[in-house]
Amino acid sequence: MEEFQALTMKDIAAQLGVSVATVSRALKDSHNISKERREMIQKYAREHNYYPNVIAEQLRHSRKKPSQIIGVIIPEFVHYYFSSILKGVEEEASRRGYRIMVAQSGETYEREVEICQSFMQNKVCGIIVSQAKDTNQYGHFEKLVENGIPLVFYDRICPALNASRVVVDDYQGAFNAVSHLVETGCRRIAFFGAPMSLEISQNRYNGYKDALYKHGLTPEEELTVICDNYEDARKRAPELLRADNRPDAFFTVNDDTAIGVLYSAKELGLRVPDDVAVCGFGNDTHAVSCDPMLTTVEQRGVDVGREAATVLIDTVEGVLPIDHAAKRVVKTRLIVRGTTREA
Amino acid sequence: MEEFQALTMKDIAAQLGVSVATVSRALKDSHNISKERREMIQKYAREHNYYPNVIAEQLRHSRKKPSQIIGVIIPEFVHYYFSSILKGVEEEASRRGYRIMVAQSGETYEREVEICQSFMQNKVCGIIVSQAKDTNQYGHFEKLVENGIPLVFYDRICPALNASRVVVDDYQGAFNAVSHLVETGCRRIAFFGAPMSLEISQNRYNGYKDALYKHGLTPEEELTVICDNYEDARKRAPELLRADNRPDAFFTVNDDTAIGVLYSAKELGLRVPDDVAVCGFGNDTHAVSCDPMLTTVEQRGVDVGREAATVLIDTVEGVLPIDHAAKRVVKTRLIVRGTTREA
DNA sequence: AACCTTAATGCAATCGGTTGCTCACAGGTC
DNA sequence: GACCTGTGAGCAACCGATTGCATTAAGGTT
Repeated sequence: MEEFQALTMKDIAAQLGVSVATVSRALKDSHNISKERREMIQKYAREHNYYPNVIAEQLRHSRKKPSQIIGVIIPEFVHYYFSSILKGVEEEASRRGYRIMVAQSGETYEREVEICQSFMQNKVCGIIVSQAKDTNQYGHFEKLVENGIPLVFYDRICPALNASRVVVDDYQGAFNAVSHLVETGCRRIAFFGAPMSLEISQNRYNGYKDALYKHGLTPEEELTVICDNYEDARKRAPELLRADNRPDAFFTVNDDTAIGVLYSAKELGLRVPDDVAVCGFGNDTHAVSCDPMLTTVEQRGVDVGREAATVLIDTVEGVLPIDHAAKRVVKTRLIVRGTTREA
Repeated sequence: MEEFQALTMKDIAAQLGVSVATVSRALKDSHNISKERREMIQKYAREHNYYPNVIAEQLRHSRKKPSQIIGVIIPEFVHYYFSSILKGVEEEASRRGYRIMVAQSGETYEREVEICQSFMQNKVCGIIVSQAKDTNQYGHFEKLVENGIPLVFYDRICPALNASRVVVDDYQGAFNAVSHLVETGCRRIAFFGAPMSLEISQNRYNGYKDALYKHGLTPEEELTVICDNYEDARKRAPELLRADNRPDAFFTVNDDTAIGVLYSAKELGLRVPDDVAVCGFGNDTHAVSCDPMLTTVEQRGVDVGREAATVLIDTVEGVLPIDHAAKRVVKTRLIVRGTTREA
């Protein structure tokens, strides 16, 4: 390997017989430098395609201004919602001249701590994170804040910390979805949710209940089930559907679960949506590949990501004060397809 | 904002009344430093949680050794295959102490060039890339190579460049899939593929043809169609299926297309797989959410990503010579589900 | 001709960490 | 007591770019 070395200001200075300082100023178009020299240096740089060493710039500025690299922690890349968020973050970051460094926590606390540490060492200007499921200590996050690294939570926020957060409108999304079910004739609506320890579960459950109340219905305990994935849905849904007073609709915490319910119903010979309606949450790509296509709440991951990046960059650049914990809510939208009835 | 400044070696040196050089050596456990001092310095560093400034380290070493940051260019994050690849890259990179910087080209040449430039400025140690669909000039890639930055292509490789590449075994995957169709009784098998300009299309088409020949069948021109997405499949499949001598099976370039075929067939009242069998390529999450679930070729994105990271890091670390263009092939696997017949 | 501006440039320190070289001193040898 | 050896530590240069300050020379003023 022929040791290649990038062109530096020193090289240009030596070639043109000027000082490094002059080169630096000329490239910054400083008026201290005479027009001829400026142009000559710029021309040389252009022709030999000089580009500045970001690392050196960053070191030089390390005491006064942050880097332009955002750290992003994602529980799991292969997941429609999370990859949408990443897309949104990347687009907004790129647009504003930032780069992103990403890592997967794989839902474990240890990895999350390591990643925070590593991001800090790599001098990211801030971190966008959805915490791992099993995280219940927050020292690693607090350390970041102490070190002046702004944090923005998305999806799974850290309630113990007064940090910025971007979430979707879970309450309203659930409320609208359940209202739609009631308004299209459903009366016994089951709720398949995630554990109530998560804030999003609480919010969606409240939206569900309030929608029922508003339409003069009452939530029934046996219709509220902790069930948040496909496999569990294939077990729990049939139990409910075989009962004499089976539910006539299901509202589920995500699309996978909804699809589990859908296929369970079909297997039992029930017609969807006439006998049983189903509504999911997320609007994953799955939602259009099942038969019939799924009615669901669009979660707008891209917007969540974009908003998270906006909040973070605004904080880094001082547009938002660092101690101001911004709370942004991204609106959801009900997408009606084939698993719910006509109005 | 109270200006926070991370603890540096200089601070430690000042506190303990030794020189910075001594601190540096003590933290590296150099035997030039007496045991007592070494331990005292290490203890202080630990207790005040000192961590080294990667930026400074990198600058210092810039002439002799590369950074530990890998640049990854992905056409589009929200895509099952690509996010799987990203997962694989991240896992392997993390395991070997590297971080990744990612960017989306959004399938445009201009973005791709900008990203390469930006990654170069950010001193990534190498780049893993699947080129954008409309890229047909390679100056930006060549410049990277000239600058000593190793390149590894995945999925859409750049045939004009003699760079390392990791691909899946498209030929064998197609061959196995089509063989399965024939062996379960299909005789007129349609091929829905991407434009033949892409290497993967060629390879899969060859696998398709050879599987037919091997079983004494001949490919028919009217059964070979350029069709590589859901919408097009909803248009082209019905045309074929309404004909008198309709195909009794479809092999498609990806799962979306397969699902388009599947639902077209169901809409026409045909039974899948008895009247028409369908086999996709990819094993996306969609493949298990359609009804019936899709028989498809597993593309193992995670393995592709992991392999790409391995090749890149081995090149960076000198395990592989920089001018050795590694060509790795990741095996595919046929996953038989409900859209093909029993043997 | 002495003095003052002003423009154009360079010097040198800095960011944080690394490392070759030098230096001081302790201990051992003859 | 003179000389050698080895250990432990510090000095200073370096990585590439930036920037406050000093320096130089040219031109203008009286």
